[in-house]
Amino acid sequence: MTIKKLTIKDFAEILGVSTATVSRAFSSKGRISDKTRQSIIDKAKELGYRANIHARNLGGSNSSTIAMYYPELSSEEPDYFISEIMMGINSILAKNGKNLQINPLILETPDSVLDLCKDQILSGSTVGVIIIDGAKSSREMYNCAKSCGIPCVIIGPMRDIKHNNVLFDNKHGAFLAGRYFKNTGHKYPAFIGGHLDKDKQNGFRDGLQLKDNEIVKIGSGFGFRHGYQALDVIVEKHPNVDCVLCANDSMAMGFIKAALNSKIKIPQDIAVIGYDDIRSARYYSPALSSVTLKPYSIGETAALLLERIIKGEKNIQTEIIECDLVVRESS
Amino acid sequence: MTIKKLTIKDFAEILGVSTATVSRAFSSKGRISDKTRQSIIDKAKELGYRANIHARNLGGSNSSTIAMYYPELSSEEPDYFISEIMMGINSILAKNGKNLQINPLILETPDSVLDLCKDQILSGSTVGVIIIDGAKSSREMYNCAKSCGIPCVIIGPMRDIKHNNVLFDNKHGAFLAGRYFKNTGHKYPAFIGGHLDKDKQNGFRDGLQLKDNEIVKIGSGFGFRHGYQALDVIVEKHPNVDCVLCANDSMAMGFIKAALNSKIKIPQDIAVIGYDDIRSARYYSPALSSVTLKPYSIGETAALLLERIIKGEKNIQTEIIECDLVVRESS
DNA sequence: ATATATTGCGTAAACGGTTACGCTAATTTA
DNA sequence: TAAATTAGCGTAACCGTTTACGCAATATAT
Repeated sequence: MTIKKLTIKDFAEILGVSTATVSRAFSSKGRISDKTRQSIIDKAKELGYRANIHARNLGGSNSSTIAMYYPELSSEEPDYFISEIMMGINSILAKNGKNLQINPLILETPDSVLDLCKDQILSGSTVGVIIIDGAKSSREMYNCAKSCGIPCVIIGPMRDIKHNNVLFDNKHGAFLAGRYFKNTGHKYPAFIGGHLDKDKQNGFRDGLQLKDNEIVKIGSGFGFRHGYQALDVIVEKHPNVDCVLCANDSMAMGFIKAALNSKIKIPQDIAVIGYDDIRSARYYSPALSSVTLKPYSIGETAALLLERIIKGEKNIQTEIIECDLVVRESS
Repeated sequence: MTIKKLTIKDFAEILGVSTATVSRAFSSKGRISDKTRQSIIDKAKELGYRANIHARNLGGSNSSTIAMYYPELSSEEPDYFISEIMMGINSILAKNGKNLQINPLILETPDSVLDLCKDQILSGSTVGVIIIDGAKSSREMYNCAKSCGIPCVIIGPMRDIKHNNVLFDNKHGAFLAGRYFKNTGHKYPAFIGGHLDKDKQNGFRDGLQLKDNEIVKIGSGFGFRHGYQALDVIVEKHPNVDCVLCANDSMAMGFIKAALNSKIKIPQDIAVIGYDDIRSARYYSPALSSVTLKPYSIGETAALLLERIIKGEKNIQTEIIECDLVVRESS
C-alpha cells in the first residue's frame, strides 16, 4: 500500500533536468532561472515530489526544527505556565515554517533521555534550542548547545548568562508582592513554594522589610494539590498568617480553594498573591492577584530572539521581561 | 569554537575497527560480540562520539520522533485541554526515549505549513503520528500518514475511523449533562460553544428531551473570553436561561466569572457545567461541574496505543474514553 | 566588433551513516 | 577428525540530497 517515494533522481529524470537543478529550484541558493524554478515547483506539486528531510540535512542544508527543553516539575499535574510559554513559542515558529520539538527534563532525567536530547543537538538535527530553566539538567543542555555552536536561548533566571536569553527578575517580582502586603498593613506573611524559589523568597522578604525567620515557608511541590495542602499547615501551625505569596498561580488557586472550603475568607482573612499570571488567573474567583510574567508572550519573545540569533545576529542583549504586580480580588 | 564532529569513520579508525562494527555496536541487529560492543560503547562515551541522526535515518534505521498535530482554535488564549493531552503523551514518550514534535494546525492553515508537516511524514522523519482532531486539515494529515503507511492514532470524535484511535463520545458526554439538568428541574438551557460541537449539541438536546429550537445557542470561540462575553448575550436576550453547558472548561470559567461579576449566583440562578474536566476545574470556585475526559490520561492512552502500533500490532481496537459527569459546586 | 562577465545548467563528489555480502576463525555435529 | 555450521568482522554499495566546479550560451562593457 505504501507508495514508493519519488526520489530526486526519478523526479529529475521525468522532467528531463539534472538533480542539481531540481535541488536548486527548492533552495534559495544557486543559480536557476525563474522559469525553470517555477515549472519544477509546479510539476513537483502535481507529481507529489517532496525532498527527503534527512537527505536534505545530510547534504548540507539545515533543519527547520527547534528543540525545546522544559522542566517537568510534576508528572501528575500539568504546568500551565510552561504550556503557555510553549504555545507562545509555537505560534511564532509555525508562522515561519519551523517545528517545535519538546523534551521534558525531569528532576532526575535518566542519562538515556539526556543522551537522546544531546543527539538532537549534536547531530545538527536541530537549528536552535530553547531551554526553560528549572531542571538540574537544563544547565547541561545549555552547555551542550553552546559548545556545538547552536543558537540557544534560555528562559528563566539564569543570571550569569549575559546574552541571548530572556530573563525575568523573580526577585523583583516577589519584592513587589512583599511591598504590597506591607503597604496594605499585613503582618504575618507566608511563602508557599519550593526549593527552586530562592530568588522569590528573598525578594518577598525584602519587599516586606522583614527577616527570613519572620516569614513562614511552606513547600513541597508546584501543583494545585500542593497549594491545597499548604492550607492545612497554615491552619494548624501558623493560624495568624494573614497574607500569602505563592510561587505560581496553580498553587495559589489550590490554596484559595482550600481556604474557601474551610470558610476562610479571601482576601479578608488571608490575602493571596500568585505568580506568573497565567491566562486563567483573571477568570478565577476571586480573581487572582498575581505577579505577571505573561507566559504566552515570553514564549513569543524567546522564539523571536532565537530567530534573530539563527539569522546571525551576535550578542543580542538579554530581553528582560518586566514583571508587574496585578492586584485583583484575591488580595 | 564549534568542534568538528567525530564521524563514524574517524571514530572507527581510532578504534582500529571498521565502520560496520561501530554501527553494529549501536544497533540491535547484526552480529557482534558482546565484548567488542561494550568496548565501543565505552570508547564512544569517552570520546564523545554520537551518530548523526540524519545519516542514520537516511541509511535505513528509523527515527525516534513522533509528530503531533493539534488544532489551534485561538491564538490568544492557551488551550489547557490540549496542553494536558500533550503532557500526557510526552510523559510516556520520554520514558521510551522518543521525542515529540508539535505542530499547530490553525483553522486556515497555510499550505506552506501543511507542506512542512507533510514533509515530516513523507520523508520518514517521523515514526508515528498523533492527531488531535478539530482543525479542517486534521483529516488531511490523517490521510497523508495513512497513505504513507505511518502509524497514526487520532484523538477525537472521528467516528468513521474504526481502528487505532482514541475516541471520546461527545454526544454521550453532553447527553449526561442534559439529562442532569432535566432531572434537577432546569427548564431553560443554553449551550455555549462553536460550530465544531455538533455532537455535543445533539447529545445535550437529547439529554434534555427538548427540541433544537428550545435551546439557546451561543458561540464564537473557545477561550475564557468567549465564555465571559457569552453572559452578556444571555442577560440581554435570554434572561430566563437557568442552566448552561459550555463546550469546554475555559469557557465555563469565563462565563461563571462574568456571572459572578454581575451578581448572578452560580448555581442558584444559573447552573453551569463545563466540558473536559481539566485539572484546574476542581480548584475553581465554585468548583466546576464538568464532563470528565481526563485529558492527561487521554494523552497517555494515545501514546501507548501508538507504541503498540509501531511495534507491529494490527487493527487494534479503538480505545473509547469513558466520559462521566462530575457534579461539583457549579451546578 | 571583440573581450569580459554573468547566467543557467549538468557532472560528480561529498554528507555520515546502514547493511548485504563475503571471508576467516571458532564452534558444533557426526 | 573431517565436515558443516555459526560467529565476528571488514569491504563497499547505497540511502537521497546539496553544492563545488566546469562548460556553454547569453548579456554587458569597451
